[in-house]
Amino acid sequence: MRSENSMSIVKKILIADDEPDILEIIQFNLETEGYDVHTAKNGDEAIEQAQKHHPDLIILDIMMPGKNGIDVCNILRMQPAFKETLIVFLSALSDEGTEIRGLEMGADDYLTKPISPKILTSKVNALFRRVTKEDTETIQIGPMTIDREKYLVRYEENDITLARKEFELLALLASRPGKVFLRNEILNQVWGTEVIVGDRTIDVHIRKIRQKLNLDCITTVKGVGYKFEL
Amino acid sequence: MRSENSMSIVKKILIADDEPDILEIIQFNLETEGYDVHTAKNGDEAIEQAQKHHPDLIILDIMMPGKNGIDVCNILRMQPAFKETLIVFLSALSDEGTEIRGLEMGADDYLTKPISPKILTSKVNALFRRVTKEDTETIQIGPMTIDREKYLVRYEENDITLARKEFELLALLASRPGKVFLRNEILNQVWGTEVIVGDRTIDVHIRKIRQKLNLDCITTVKGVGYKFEL
DNA sequence: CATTCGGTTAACAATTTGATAATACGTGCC
DNA sequence: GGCACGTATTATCAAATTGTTAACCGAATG
Repeated sequence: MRSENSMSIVKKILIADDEPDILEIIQFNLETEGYDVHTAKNGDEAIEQAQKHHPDLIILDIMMPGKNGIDVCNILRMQPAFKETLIVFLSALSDEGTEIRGLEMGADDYLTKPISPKILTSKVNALFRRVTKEDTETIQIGPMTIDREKYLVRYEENDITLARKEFELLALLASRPGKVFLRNEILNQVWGTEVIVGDRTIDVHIRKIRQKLNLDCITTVKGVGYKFEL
Repeated sequence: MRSENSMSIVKKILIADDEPDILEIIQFNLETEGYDVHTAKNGDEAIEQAQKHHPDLIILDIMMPGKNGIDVCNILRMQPAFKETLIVFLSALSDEGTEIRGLEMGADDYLTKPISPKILTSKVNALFRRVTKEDTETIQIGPMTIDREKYLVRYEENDITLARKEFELLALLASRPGKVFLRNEILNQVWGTEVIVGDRTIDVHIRKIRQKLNLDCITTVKGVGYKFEL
């Protein structure tokens, strides 16, 4: 089984466009760059695919039959799962009003056709570069160091060995101290969207972490989730 | 070390361009949007200003006398303090090679002249929206902070822990201070349309909130509903 | 192979939360 | 005052949620 969680390096991209040529050429270029690319031929399909694969970036053609790109963006942005997803619009018309509306609606970029595949690729890389940096950093919180590279947690000169899931869970929580992570968020981030595990699984891992750290740094927020706090 | 980002609410922007007209119009538009804007007429000045003000975003014209935008970007990116600074290139020529190189060098966007000030503003907003991940989830009313992400209510340095329903109820009322929420509205928003609960249930939760906050901030409007007021 | 380790699940205990009912309070009205 | 109406308060119970432990399975390890 390949590791399917979001700690994995391969970013997922969804492209929605009704022109097969464009779809194909963009897909080819992004796959060449090492991305995991899915496609959709219209708005409804885009939403469907998004729900299914939970892409890290969605490229939306504005003009599509049925639901257009704007609609899709609105629909997805309403769902918590897609609040943070990168969204880039493609458009044949370089209408200033539309572009501004697109950006203010929560898109991260707006590209006008004809599109250079290479430039698109560069922009995609740039977006991911900006967003991804957190995952590679080692996290420092007070006397605790979490080294993602070495899979090592250190607390006041003491090295603590955590198993992979334990580590990823802790790293996730610690990536935003104070933030309450919903159980769903945790499942998506640590276990991935494909795998389905029981409810108690998270608890058990939390317990193991608490046990190993011997430290009260993970707080339960009943009915909501868990948060990290030193 | 995380620079002024978290300290100051007003984002600082540095614009470097050798055309005074462009400088002025961009500056005007961004200042209107509420940014703290500084300008530079050439590359050297840009570096100087950057060192001085530590902007959150730098807009660099590619072609400038002396050090050009690319040079400035390279020089700044070498310094740890500017590793994470947002950088956007402006260019009169839409040369694919240059654009790709600019992006791969670590720029976050590349805009081709002529530039619509409004679009530039939208893009700047979009970049900050992506990078700044706070404020959207928190409600600030005087000395009270309601942090939806952290599920935390703070009143004058005191953290108050509310249960889920209590929190959601308070967050709802506080989302529009002064507005009277009908009991029906509250039921729909907090309990959803599916569940049916008795009328007294709301009262009980209101009471618990009042009790925990130990503060008279929820006013009863008899026969109508409740409202939040500090 | 046997063993260990990580991950998951099941079963049960412990805890917290939420809803209700019963009662007290308060205001305006006759 | 006595009554009606709506809200506040309190205690109580049921339901939902999480904690804990032990056991299971499979992959990695020796």
